[in-house]
Amino acid sequence: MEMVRVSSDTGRPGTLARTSDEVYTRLREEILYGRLRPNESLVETELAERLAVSRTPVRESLLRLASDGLIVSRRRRWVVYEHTADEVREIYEVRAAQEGYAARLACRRATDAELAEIADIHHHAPLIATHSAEERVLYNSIFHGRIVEAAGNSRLTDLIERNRLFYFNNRVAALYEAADLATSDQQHAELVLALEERDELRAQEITHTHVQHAYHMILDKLY
Amino acid sequence: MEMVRVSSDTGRPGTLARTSDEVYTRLREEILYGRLRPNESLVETELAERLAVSRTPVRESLLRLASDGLIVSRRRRWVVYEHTADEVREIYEVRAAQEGYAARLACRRATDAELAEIADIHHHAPLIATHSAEERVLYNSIFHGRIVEAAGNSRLTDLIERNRLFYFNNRVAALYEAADLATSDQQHAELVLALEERDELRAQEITHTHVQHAYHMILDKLY
DNA sequence: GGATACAAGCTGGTATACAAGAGCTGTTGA
DNA sequence: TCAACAGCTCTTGTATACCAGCTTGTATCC
Repeated sequence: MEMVRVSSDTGRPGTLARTSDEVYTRLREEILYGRLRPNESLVETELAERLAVSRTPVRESLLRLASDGLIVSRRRRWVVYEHTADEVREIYEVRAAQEGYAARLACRRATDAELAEIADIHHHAPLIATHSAEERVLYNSIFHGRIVEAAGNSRLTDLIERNRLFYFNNRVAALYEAADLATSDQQHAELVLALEERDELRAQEITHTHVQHAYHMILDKLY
Repeated sequence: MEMVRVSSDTGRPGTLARTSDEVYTRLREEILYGRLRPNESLVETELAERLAVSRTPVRESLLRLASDGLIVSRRRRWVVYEHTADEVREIYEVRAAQEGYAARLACRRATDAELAEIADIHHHAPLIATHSAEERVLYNSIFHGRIVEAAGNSRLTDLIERNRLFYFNNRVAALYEAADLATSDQQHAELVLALEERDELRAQEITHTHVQHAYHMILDKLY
């Protein structure tokens, strides 16, 4: 694989296209999409050779991945981390906390236009079984993404985004059966209603329930 | 308290002592305690010389600090980041989300012994003006730390710890006047009660109010 | 005198060389 | 046959050399 360097990429003046960014992105995707399996070991020199770069950017990327919790250093080896069932619970509790609060803030701060758009997304793209899993993932992420955005807290947005980085999230969509989709869709409808009524606590609680529902689905079907 | 967990086996026998960890800890403390002021620039070669190590561990440390949000790379320079007032708001909203949810989980999972200890800490070390600021900071962090611990979610614990690492937090304690202390103490009392009654939503809401109160104190007196 | 172009030197980004520890393997001894 | 030890190898951790680009300062030209 040859890394292509772009001279002006991020738009910010003065930023350099860094090889280590590309390596990081690439390795992260390989983990997220299962190309690199849990417990598989990552050797700096091998990765460097495969990606046609030196160890330095590879090493930086591995450190970033470690700080994301995607890999871990065990006995002087880098290995792709496999989350235990208990850690999956922890992750979903964190999601419930963060996304629940984001819904609360969105109640407070969303403009009427933003609320209309969120309602629109919900009404025009319901979670039904006739949609493909990819479509549902896309729609669902847009729907929740808009709410998080409307919360007006970029730090919270970042934290929520980080939690989407775990590869088991990519396997959830395929597990939803018709009944699960109907439940989710119903919860979305209630959430839209709570947002429109600016009922902060209810929006927070609905989101909390929604996330816990997804968690139990994962727990039942993957663990 | 570790912000970026690179190695899962930190502390186990046979672990390598990395100079890069020491450099990271040292630089972080210099930022937290204000020896490195906001907007001060950090030059890799200078730091390497001052700390008597090579650029490599310094560089690793800077990347970790950047991922913590303590420094930022601007125009090909590393500078200590200065939070805007709006970012302080964001941080406190995140705290409200996380610590509120931790209180909720603590209601569900704390053993009677843990609840008794939390109540004990509250009753034996009230937040009163006769205590020094250092004592109050210590007591307060133990009180809230026990609750977070009782929540039984190590991931949430880590995230909460991260938010304590911003240096303006170190300046808050000195700002509390007698009336503020009384309010905080009253909120602690209510929180203890809610925990003992296992009233999840109330514990969450009280904590939320408590964090928001601290935020408004900072906002009024520091910004 | 001002503006522009060119050059030098800082700076971070990358590559590579060197060091050291942990694990594996093969041999040797009981 | 098994266990223990020695040595080798593989890996990460650290140091240093090299490269490219931004900044800045100066000199020259209009």
